Amino acid sequence: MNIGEIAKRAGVSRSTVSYALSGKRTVSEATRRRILRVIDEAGYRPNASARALAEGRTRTIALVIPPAGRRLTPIQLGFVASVVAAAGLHELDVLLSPSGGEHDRSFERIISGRRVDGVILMEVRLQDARAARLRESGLPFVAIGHTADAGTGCWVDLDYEGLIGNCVHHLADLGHRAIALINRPQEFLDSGYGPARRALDGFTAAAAARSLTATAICCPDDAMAGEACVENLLAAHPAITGIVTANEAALPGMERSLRRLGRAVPGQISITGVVGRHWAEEFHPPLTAADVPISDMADRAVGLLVERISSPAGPERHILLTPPISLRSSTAPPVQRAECDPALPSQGSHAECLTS
Amino acid sequence: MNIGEIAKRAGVSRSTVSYALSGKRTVSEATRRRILRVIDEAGYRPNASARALAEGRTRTIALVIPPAGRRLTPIQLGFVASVVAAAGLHELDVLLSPSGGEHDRSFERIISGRRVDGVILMEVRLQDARAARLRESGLPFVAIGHTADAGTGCWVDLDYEGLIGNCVHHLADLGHRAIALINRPQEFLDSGYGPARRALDGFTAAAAARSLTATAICCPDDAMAGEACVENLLAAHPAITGIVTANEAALPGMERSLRRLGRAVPGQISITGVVGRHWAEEFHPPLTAADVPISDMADRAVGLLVERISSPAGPERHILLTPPISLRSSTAPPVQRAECDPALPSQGSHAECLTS
DNA sequence: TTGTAAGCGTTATCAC
DNA sequence: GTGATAACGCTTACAA
Repeated sequence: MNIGEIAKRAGVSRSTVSYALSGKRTVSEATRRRILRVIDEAGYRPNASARALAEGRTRTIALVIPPAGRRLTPIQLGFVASVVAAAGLHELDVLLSPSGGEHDRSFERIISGRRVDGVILMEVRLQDARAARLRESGLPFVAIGHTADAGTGCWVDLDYEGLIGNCVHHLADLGHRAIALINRPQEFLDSGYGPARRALDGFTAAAAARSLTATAICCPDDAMAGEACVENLLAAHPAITGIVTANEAALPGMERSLRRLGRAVPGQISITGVVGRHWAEEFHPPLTAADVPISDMADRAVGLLVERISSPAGPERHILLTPPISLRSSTAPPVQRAECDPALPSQGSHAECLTS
Repeated sequence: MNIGEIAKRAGVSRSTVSYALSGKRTVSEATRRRILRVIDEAGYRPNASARALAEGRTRTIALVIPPAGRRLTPIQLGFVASVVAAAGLHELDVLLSPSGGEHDRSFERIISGRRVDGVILMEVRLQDARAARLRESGLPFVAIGHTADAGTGCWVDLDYEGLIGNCVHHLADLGHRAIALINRPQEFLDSGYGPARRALDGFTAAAAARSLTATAICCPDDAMAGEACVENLLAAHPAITGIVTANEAALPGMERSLRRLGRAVPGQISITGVVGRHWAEEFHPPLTAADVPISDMADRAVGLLVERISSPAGPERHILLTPPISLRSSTAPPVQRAECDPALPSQGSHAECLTS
């Protein structure tokens, strides 16, 4: 069933059918109705490929995600779902492209085959080959995260530097003097992953400004690693009373080790950081943290992209978000360590620690 | 840059360029080389829309996922990533369609606009409107999960009934007499979600076969709910020594409540079930469970779909997988409850429970 | 071994 | 207000 068949049945030309559907030319109410009835009866829908060829646009965008091998974090998953939802509001479909390395089949296929009108890039690195490739191709794109060259291109990002800095100040304000940062994995830092780098910078600068004793460590993106990290950290630096984390995937493990060590939160150890809201709420006790505004970021990214597609010559907009710290229950003023020695976790009940 | 321009520069006709690229007709080595060089210099790639229009196929498949509102579980996320990866191996791109309800814009747009060559349907219900719609459209599709009418359509699914049954038998073999099932949310059961239904059936049947005291409860898909469920369950049925779970998202909460209640795993409570491998490994202690073979299922689903696309008249294949239970450390023979009374969780150290 | 030309199903530009 | 008709860029008989 194609537009020609509809035209024949309705006794009009193909162009009239097309215009009756698009409204780009006035069609008499009578013929319009007739056409619509025929279309309805036949269950006709325009062929997307033909339309794309004729219009020169596909009504589709690509979402470039990290490759399947590297497990996606829940935050990333959230982005995928939110971007798809936001795109749907603009009648845009979403093509998924798992692309990490340089040699990428799917990415290249999508870009150079003109399969999409624009691209949303996730997990952008400070130096990003995909961003460079896209710039060269002239295809509109917006990044979630930004490259070292913040001035060019469209992007929406979180102000990790400021956010982590705020966390440090929050702990300092409560009276903590020795704090630690649990950052994303070491290889992220090494490979120039912006959030990891900026988290470290923000942590170091704020800690220096407040004259705090600061320890920054990297931690793989999973619970087991989080468990080990916290354990090692507290063994090596027993004076630490505050932790700020940029690693949400490590959170369940952190909770586990703290409990095993008999360190009450926030009684003996305060924890804060920047993580997805869901993780903050599932932490025990609920985590005082800067919540990553996932769907907000996705909406803005799609909005920026839609704007860019419709006017490619327009200004390149950047959106840097600094969500506030949501006060929940995981931070408090530090307490004297002597009250409950973590070196002896199994000595009788921990009641006095838990309630201190 | 289009095929005509390449033809002109190489001094041949457009068809020769096309054939040089597709190999569907022999082209002399000399002209072939010349064409390829020109293509390379110009950075030419065939336009996907034009090709789709001419060939009548889009080289794209759709992956229908639950809508954004309902948070995707990590297993579902795993499917998305794995399907995309598997599709890539077949040079297929993946269009994401978040579709749950009946009236779905994106789903309809993709199906009736012929945007894809085939569809993979996730989270199929026993009665599924999308499956019905697809059957009516004639578009090849394979479901992950199967409808009540198991005989028709292509699908790959887990044998939840058998799997949960195996878990029950495993506990019975160890000597457990009173067990419980932590199932997916109540509304899933009510709305005819196959895995929830079949899990319940398998549990009930196997428990009856072994003359066990069995309690089945539903639990929302999150940690906090898991915490409450286990707490209520053990309060209401103190005799329970074994739990089988079909709900991986509740696992972290279950772990938490068990620890708080002072019930050692597997010392006092054995836990098993069917969950994603990652969750089983992150549980504490590592969970003895039937691991959901996510990427295997995704590979098979894509394989089935590719086969169906190339020969739509072929047989409708079904794949029912029954992965084995991976023995880890969360099950053991039951122990006399009197040794460690859970009603008094804070009475001194729990050492004797933990090591029992 | 290669070229010509007829589609594929739309949209959009001209006429009337 | 409506109908021809030419793109859009590619694939693929059909000829040569």
